[in-house]
Amino acid sequence: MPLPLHRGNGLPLYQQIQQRLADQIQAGVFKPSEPLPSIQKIAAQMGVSQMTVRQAIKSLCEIGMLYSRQGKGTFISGIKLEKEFRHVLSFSEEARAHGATPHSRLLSFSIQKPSEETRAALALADGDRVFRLHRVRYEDSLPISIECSCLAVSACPDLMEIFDPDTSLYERLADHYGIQLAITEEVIEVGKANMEEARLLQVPRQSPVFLFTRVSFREDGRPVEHVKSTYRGDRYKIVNRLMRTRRSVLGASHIL
Amino acid sequence: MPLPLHRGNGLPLYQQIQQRLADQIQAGVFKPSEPLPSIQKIAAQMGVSQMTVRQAIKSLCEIGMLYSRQGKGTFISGIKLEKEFRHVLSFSEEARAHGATPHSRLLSFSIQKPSEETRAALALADGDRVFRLHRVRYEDSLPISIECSCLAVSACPDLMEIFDPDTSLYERLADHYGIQLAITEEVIEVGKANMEEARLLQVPRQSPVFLFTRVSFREDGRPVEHVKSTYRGDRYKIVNRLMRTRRSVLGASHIL
DNA sequence: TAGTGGTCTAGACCACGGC
DNA sequence: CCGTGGTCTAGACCACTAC
Repeated sequence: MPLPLHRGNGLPLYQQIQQRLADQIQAGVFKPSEPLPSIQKIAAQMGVSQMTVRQAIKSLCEIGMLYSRQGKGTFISGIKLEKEFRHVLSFSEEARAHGATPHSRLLSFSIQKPSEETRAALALADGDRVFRLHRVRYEDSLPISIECSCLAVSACPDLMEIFDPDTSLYERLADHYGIQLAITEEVIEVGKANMEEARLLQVPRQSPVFLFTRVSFREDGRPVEHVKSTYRGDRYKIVNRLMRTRRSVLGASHIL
Repeated sequence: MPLPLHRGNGLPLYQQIQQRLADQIQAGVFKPSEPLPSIQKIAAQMGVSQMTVRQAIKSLCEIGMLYSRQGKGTFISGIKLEKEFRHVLSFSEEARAHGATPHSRLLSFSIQKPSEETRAALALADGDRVFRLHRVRYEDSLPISIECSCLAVSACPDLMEIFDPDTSLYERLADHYGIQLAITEEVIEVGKANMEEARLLQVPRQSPVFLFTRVSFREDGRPVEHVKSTYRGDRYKIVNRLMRTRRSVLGASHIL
């Protein structure tokens, strides 16, 4: 019987319960495929309401640590949790997430007329201009990718003054403009490195590469950034976790 | 003021509310960045409890259709919902999802000693044997990928008798063995088509291709299938939606 | 029948934002 | 200050599973 729950201090009860259950599972108190004590028992034992325990358990189900079966119980999944889901991450965050030190070399930074693709992606009006930020990205002095970001000048007017090549662009957007990126849509294709890409990435010509096209949005759906990147294929791979889908909430008219 | 909610018939109230709100948003009753009526008002207007409305709204937030701000309200996101998240999908489901007809050509189907990689991925004991299913996958008679699936013989002993090359393998696993796949872990790399791959996929040699390595699990974490696939790069691309991460529930000892 | 998870109620209080 | 969403309670009933 471990520590009591703290009521009224910062952390909500359900998050404390969630953390405690996660700790116990990772410590091996419960084994995979074994049932957790029932919600009623956990609630009684911890002195909280059943709804509060449910909230904790639901979160742990969503990340695949538990699964519930009506009428049977809640069970421990044996899924290894080292592999996380992919999220919206800046290059800097992603590098640090696997223990490397990120930095970047600026190739160019200018204000331009957007390409038609960028204009459409950022929903720009005729005549709107964009910042175009062209960089090579490194992890521990190893070149990993070439990135070309476009952002509307109107969204971050003095970006050229405040931009620091060694700070995450996303941090600057949050700090100075209150722009929080919530969702990224990406398309991933494969290609071959052309001469310039091969030189910048220090790989042979024609080497296979990943081609990313990403558009990032604020919570309300306004597009912020349109990025096209080339990642070297010999030093970069994508790790993903996918879960079985729930039924879509979209109407039939949206199914082509 | 539309239809009333149906109490006590199949669908839970919160799902009916969720569907109704989704319909209204897609019909343009509410515009992006506009606030939804407050939870209290929706609850009063629909004659249900606040918790029930919250449950509906929470689901819509999770798919990016709404977002909530404490103290301010709940707002409509302008994110286009045609682009869905990626899930665990069979090749057949994926093909049908974008309107193509899937089928496959069997190259070989045998019982073998697993490779060391497969043995580790499926947590097999020494001496365990696997089914090895080698196929070319087509969408509308266009070859898309070469797939090599391995499944433990002990998990689906008479697979060779019941397998039908034109039915989804996943459906058979569910039908005959009650095996439901819940989670897939995948690693995506790039490569160049070798001679045999180029021939089977009808692309030039050295063409860039996607290399997928996937392991699929049941809910309880038991591995079921280990797959290595080669997808042609000129006819296949990956579309993804990523969301900003919530804080991890893992302890510090798991951060490398 | 007993025990489980799933849904739902009618409140309560808190934290936060804007006025 | 008020209105908002976020958390929490102490129950209730239902649906499902197992015995």
